[in-house]
Amino acid sequence: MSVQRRKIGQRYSRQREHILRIVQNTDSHPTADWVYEQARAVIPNISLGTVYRNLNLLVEEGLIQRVLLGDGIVRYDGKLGPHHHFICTKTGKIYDVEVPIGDSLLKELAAKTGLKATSYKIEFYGEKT
Amino acid sequence: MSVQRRKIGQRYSRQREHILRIVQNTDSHPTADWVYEQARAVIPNISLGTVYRNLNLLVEEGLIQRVLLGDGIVRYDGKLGPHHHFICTKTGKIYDVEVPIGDSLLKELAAKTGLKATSYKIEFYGEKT
DNA sequence: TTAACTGCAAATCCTTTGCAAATCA
DNA sequence: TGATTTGCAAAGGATTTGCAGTTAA
Repeated sequence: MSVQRRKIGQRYSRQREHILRIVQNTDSHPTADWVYEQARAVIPNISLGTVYRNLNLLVEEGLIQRVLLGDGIVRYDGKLGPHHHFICTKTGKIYDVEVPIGDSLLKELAAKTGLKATSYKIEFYGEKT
Repeated sequence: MSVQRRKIGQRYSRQREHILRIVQNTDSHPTADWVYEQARAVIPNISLGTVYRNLNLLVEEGLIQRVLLGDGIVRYDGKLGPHHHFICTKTGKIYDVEVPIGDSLLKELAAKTGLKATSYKIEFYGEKT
């Protein structure tokens, strides 16, 4: 991660740096294992444990997001900030929906159920054309 | 499961019957392990493997639903048909949102992104009052 | 120098599976 | 009877953890 964002007591390791870059430079919503394979291309003897440790660390710091969709597979996303996902039912590919969906949804929920939500996540399913 | 819904070649075992009842008679969105503990109260020597096998079978038959929310824990839901979930940020409890949310959401998505979704799932987060 | 970090391997957690015995129809 | 289902225990896959050695600051 960039030096200025580092937490106190945290070091700047080559491994962590590459793992962050890998997640930031793809929009494929990779799994830990995919990140591991990519990292090995640069640091051949990096271990899977290190990849997991760093992915967790980067999530805790808020530099990447952990994404869990309907298939139960843990993925990581370099896109920060709240956003939704569109899953292509043909290819399985996941697309970020970064355009905000109006807050009318929260009003609709409150009106129909009385539940007062403050945030929400949506998974859209369809065929990407 | 009820006899008339049974698939050909499928039997009506005491274990499956109880597992279905347990999931249908709670709105707590139980995990496999919780179902196992409940089932043991009635059938003390039931095995966890049997619980998993039957939960999977009941999902395949469409008699219950598998639910995966943001925490990655696999849960089961006796409520059928498409519905959304509200997760209380204070208690962690999951509530079904069975009231349909309008399809304007799909139109909004298409208008803003060009993506044509045919369905969607929403997780609402907030404090249940 | 020394606390943070690594690679490795073992451990853990959740779920699935193989098999012989039991059971439902 | 005979195919399905079970309990048990072992296997699997994903992730975490303990530890001794390495490294960044």
